[in-house]
Amino acid sequence: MSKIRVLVVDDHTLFRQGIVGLLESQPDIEVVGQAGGAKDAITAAVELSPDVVLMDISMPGTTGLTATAEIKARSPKANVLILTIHDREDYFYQALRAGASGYVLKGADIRDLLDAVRSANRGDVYLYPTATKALVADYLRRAKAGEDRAGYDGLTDREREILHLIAQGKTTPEIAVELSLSPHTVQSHRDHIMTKLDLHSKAALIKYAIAKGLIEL
Amino acid sequence: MSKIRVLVVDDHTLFRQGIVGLLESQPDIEVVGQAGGAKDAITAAVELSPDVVLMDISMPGTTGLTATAEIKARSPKANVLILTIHDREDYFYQALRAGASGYVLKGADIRDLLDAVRSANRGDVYLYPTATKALVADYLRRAKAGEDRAGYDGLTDREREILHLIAQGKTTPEIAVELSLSPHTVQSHRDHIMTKLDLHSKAALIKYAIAKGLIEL
DNA sequence: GCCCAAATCGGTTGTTCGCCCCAATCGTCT
DNA sequence: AGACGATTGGGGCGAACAACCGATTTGGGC
Repeated sequence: MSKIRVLVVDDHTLFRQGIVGLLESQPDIEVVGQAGGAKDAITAAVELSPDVVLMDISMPGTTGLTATAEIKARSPKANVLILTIHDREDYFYQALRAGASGYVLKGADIRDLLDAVRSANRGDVYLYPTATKALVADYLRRAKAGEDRAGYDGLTDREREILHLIAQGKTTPEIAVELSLSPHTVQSHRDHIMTKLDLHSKAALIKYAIAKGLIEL
Repeated sequence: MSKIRVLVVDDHTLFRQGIVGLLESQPDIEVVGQAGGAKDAITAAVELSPDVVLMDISMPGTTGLTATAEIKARSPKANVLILTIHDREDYFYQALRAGASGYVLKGADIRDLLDAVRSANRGDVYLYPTATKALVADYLRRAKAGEDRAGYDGLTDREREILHLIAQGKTTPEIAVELSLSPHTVQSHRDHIMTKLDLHSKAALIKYAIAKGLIEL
């Protein structure tokens, strides 16, 4: 069983060396490189192809987030673990989007850090509790937003059909051709729809349709 | 420091008693009740007001998920931890939506279960690795869909401003009044917008604006 | 100084919208 | 049998839209 090859990136030399010492004391972990800046980190990651990159987020010049994105682009099999003092949601989300495999606070216990390194090596994602809560809350917020589907406020089948076509951007005569109807009939349906929904413009109809999930972007 | 009051719900008596034994052996955890069915679980949760409910997801009759939702509705301060053999994404998402504070597999280590119970008691969310990965993947999928923001395909500031107002459903003369411009000017901007975006109707403009996140529902 | 893009203002033409009016047919429910 | 809603069809009118034409002014870059 080969050791987990780790690259440690942090501009604070003392802190970095402390981390390296802690990691080296583990039988299953091997520190294969260190970097004190974002540029060094990228070249080191490409050359050494480590299993896990421990990345500080706040570094002078190029930030750890862009370095993370760069590393994931050039060396996708490297799992980047963000190690930071910032317990901030926006940083955390940025880290996820940059392709990070985890987010650990510097205030965390060493056991958590080791767990995170091993998780990252397995391809799993390690998140600290606040981040997990934020992510779940975000999911629930989005799930709730998507729940207000259905319930077309008393529209008939034909009216929903017409509304669907209107919302696609089709004009009244176009719809008339498509449904083999007189334009007057389509017009009539449209009038009914707008009366029922208390909407008074095509714009409002389209927004309504999108809000109800009738059409996609 | 008072102990963490736990209610254990599982229809498999032997397994349930095993879990109870393991929990009772912890100095900071106290099992205050057990239930072998969803109905019993709900009444027990209301009566005992435990800190944490360990809930099996697959039970005959009313499922653990509906029981979870019911408990969260009637006794919101109880943190429900789903304990199941099913490593299935859909169950996991359903559990989140039902208000669960965590999701632990029965195949997990006892240390993980204890961590989860303590996390739930703190109000944190505990997820097993697969679930975390799924949640992150879901977030990234949604984030990517929403990323096509900005990059308004070469629109000028003024044009974006006009587009924003159009997408709100305002008519050309209304916009002219609002910006103290001639209707002809607004018309001209609108023409430019439609030419640049290769869109040919108000409907298309609104859908474009929504897709780009310019306006909300 | 010249060029170009942006922003402003103006007009014309045909189409579509939004809102009224109306009526005939059909099915369901009472 | 009568009432009601859904669907279909029709006319008219003023406003807005969509597409084209033109123009001037302003500001920045080469």
